[in-house]
Amino acid sequence: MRLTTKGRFAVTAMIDLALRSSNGPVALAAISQRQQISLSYLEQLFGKLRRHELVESTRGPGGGYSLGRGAESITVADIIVAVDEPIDATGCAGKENCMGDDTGRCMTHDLWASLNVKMIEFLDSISLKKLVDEQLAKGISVEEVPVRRAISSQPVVKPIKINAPNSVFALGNAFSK
Amino acid sequence: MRLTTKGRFAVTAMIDLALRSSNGPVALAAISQRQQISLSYLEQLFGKLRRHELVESTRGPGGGYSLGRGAESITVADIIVAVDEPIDATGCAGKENCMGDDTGRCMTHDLWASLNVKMIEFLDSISLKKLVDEQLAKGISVEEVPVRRAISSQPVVKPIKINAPNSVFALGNAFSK
DNA sequence: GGCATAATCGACTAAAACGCTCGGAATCAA
DNA sequence: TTGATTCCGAGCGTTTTAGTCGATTATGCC
Repeated sequence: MRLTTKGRFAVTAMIDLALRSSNGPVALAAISQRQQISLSYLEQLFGKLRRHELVESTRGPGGGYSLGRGAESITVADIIVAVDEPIDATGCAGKENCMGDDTGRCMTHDLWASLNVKMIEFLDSISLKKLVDEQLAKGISVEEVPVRRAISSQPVVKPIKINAPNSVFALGNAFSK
Repeated sequence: MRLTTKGRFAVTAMIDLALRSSNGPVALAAISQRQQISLSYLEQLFGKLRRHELVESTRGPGGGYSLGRGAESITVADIIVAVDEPIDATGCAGKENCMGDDTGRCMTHDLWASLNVKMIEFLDSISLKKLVDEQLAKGISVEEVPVRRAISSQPVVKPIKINAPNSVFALGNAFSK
């Protein structure tokens, strides 16, 4: 998988999208503002998400993105794989005799494989719907501005990019001690 | 967490170490040959693992590394955190009003948080012992060369580095379709 | 003591990935 | 037509990866 901030951005954006995709497409510019992700970067991510059919696009005014299928059938693994373009991780690509070693062939593959499968299954067991429901349960107000067109008078606050040195584990010491 | 190949290398090396730490320290050079990881890179990784007290070192001939504590009390999360030096991932560092937005404060933090916690708990629930036991159950022969000193006559086969474009998800399409 | 073994440390580096920016094009509602 | 919006590719500065290299220190063994 390679769980980096790229995947984090994608998952976060997808949750945001799912939270308010009930009435029509959601523009990337809106997600960009809410989640503080650069619009151009979002475009790239959603390009991949679209090619993997996780989202559908509607061009033109009032357009945006909507979910490609039900939120219950989109998993976190789907999203991360879509943006990370994963490829072979074994180095031996399934071949049996990838080492001239004598102690055991292709342990590099085998040792990691079982944990890898565990993580895949785990992330594949978490649907977008589950994450969305948790947010709704937290009492997040989705703030349904009626579909009216924007007045376009707000001077588009320049996003103050903080560029946090991100990591997936936010709360490192919450479990290490 | 940032689940990258760095973490994969560390976990793989730790499994390798745990598999044969029953009789004395294990030299990095041995792990390097078996797992096809460059010795110098292993040195860096084990430096961090040692500072996090996940391993102990023994210098001099016959030396090497041994587990810092029982394999049952070392988790995958421990290892990954050790080598990845995780820091704050939220961008708002726990502050409440990290956005001047009106639609909802710090959603960037909140949306990701629940999934983040899930992953932490998951990876913290997998102990090194569990992974080692799975390998042993697979019938891996650990090939116990008696602790005899090496004859030092083998010309140290230069490791043919393949440098696979790694990813944590090895089997991408195993679940995406 | 001298030697070989190993960890330890620091500086450096090429290549890749990350997280953008920018410019332009295509599409479509109003 | 105008403006909103997706789409696309080129480029770019920074960080991370994964590694090399050299030197040092500690230690078991002959």
